[in-house]
Amino acid sequence: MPELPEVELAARSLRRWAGDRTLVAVEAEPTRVLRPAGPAALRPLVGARLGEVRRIGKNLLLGFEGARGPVGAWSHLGMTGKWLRRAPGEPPPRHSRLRLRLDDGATLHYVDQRLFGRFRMVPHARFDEVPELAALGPDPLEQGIDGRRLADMLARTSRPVKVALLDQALLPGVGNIYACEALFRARIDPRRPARSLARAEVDRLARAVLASMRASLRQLEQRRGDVTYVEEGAPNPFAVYDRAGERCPRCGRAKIERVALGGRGTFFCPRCPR
DNA sequence: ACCCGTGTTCGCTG
DNA sequence: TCAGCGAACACGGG
Repeated sequence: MPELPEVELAARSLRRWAGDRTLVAVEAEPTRVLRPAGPAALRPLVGARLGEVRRIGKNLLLGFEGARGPVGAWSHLGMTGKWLRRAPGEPPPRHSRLRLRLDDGATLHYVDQRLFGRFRMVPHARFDEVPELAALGPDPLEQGIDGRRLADMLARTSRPVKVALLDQALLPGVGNIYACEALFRARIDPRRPARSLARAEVDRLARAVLASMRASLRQLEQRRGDVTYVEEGAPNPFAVYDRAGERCPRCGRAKIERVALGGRGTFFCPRCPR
């Protein structure tokens, strides 16, 4: 479910549901989501009030005010993670791995079928001391994209540009879907070595990344959902992702192809980039 | 039965 | 030494 636009929606939902609210209880299953600690590590959250919710790429940074000062929590949704709100008395969703009980009676569930997500305490809410977070590039939506920096980083690798784009040190929040969508928009063949891109192409790609993410955000807002197309059988909203064999929506002449790059399904029009 | 999957990390290799 | 690659993680759907 989650790349940057979906995680941004999750951040907004958490603010709306829990901003300024106090946690009256915290429960968690002993899953790998909590690694390397366990459920006991969540104790400092009990009685804490949620302040700021930040997002960097696909990472949610929750800032709490606890009895003994600031406490932070880092939430990453992995492949199938999501936050859901349940009113008092409602049954818990399937695969609920972590529950935050709020002082208004509602419960926030962290739901994660495949358990690739994470929820980790960050002492004193010092997020910049978490190595995985410090390694991220600047968030493209919040900070914009520095074309020169992106060009420099792409020039340093011979991997396919599609694979290079998934490196969260470049444009954090770009995942398999938006890498495909942005390259299609920019008319760049995803198989090309990253270092072969001309500067003008890098700039086109930067604009395309922002455009495809903003387009999805608008759609997600309108459905006022925390839901993407895979769940609930919603129609595929993307131009090329998961559309192998369909006619290209731009040129109308070639069919969308699927190849594996970096072990991931990659969808593109073989004709448009030329 | 087999393959695939919106993410990340780890270990091996050349 | 290190970029690059594939496997692994865990579960469900086609």
